[in-house]
Amino acid sequence: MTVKTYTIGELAQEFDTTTRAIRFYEDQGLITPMREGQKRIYNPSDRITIKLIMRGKRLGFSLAESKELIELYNSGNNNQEQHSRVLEQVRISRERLLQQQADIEMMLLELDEHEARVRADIKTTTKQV
Amino acid sequence: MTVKTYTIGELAQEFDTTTRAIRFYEDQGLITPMREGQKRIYNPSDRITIKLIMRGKRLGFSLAESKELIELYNSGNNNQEQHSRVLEQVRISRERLLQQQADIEMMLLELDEHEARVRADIKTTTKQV
DNA sequence: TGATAGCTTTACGTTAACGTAAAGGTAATG
DNA sequence: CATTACCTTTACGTTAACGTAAAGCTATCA
Repeated sequence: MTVKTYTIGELAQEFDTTTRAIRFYEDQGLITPMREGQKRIYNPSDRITIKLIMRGKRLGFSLAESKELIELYNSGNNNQEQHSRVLEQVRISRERLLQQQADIEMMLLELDEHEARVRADIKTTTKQV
Repeated sequence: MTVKTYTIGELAQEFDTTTRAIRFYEDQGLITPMREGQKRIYNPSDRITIKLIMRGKRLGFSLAESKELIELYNSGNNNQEQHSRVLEQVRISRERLLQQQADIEMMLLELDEHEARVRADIKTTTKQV
């Protein structure tokens, strides 16, 4: 069985983005789709990469940062020095994510509190009427 | 006792940013410090706002989005329509944060897996030597 | 066969979030 | 009293991440 492929329009729709954006990611060296004539053909691996890009965007990662992470995963990591560089990268990424986790939990708590205040306020104002 | 105040330089240092950035936030209507002569004087409330801005940035919020959230918290929310608008805002913000939480957990898992692979690779390569 | 849909490249435009430089005010300090 | 350390305003510059034409190729469908 041959591998599933996608057109640029399909992927743009799936990830709720534009063909322009996807071509831009190619421009920036994040994906390198095959060609069928002059049309771009994307394989499942390209699709995953776009998925990672989108997830990165939701977390405020720049394209350059997402690119680094993607290359990290795709690296056949050879020698000793490569290894420690990769491990260091992993450490840094992890720390950032943990900080974000903490930030999110704070914000969620604050949202809860604020909602409670608003709901309490609703009660009193409706009682007044 | 009088309220604690801060200079722009102090706050820039505390939040590891620049005076230029802080003035820019004022420009965008996120803070409105007092003046002592022509110098800006920041109070604890201004400081909190900057803290919220920085946290927002870590989570990929634009200044406009942070501004909305900050105004949300500072709103004396009056009538019925205001209330439902606020509650809707809270709902949307919460959903976004929950999505981010999910994204982060996925990334953390992937980082764990990748680190494990790299460490396993180190073992085999060092054994070979 | 002509129109429609979807693809292509090229290229200039746009927005956010500051950076950077210039030119000047003010308060403390040696 | 001159230098140093901060502060001020004004204003042009910069980068990321696309948006938005414009102009053209290609397959399919009525």
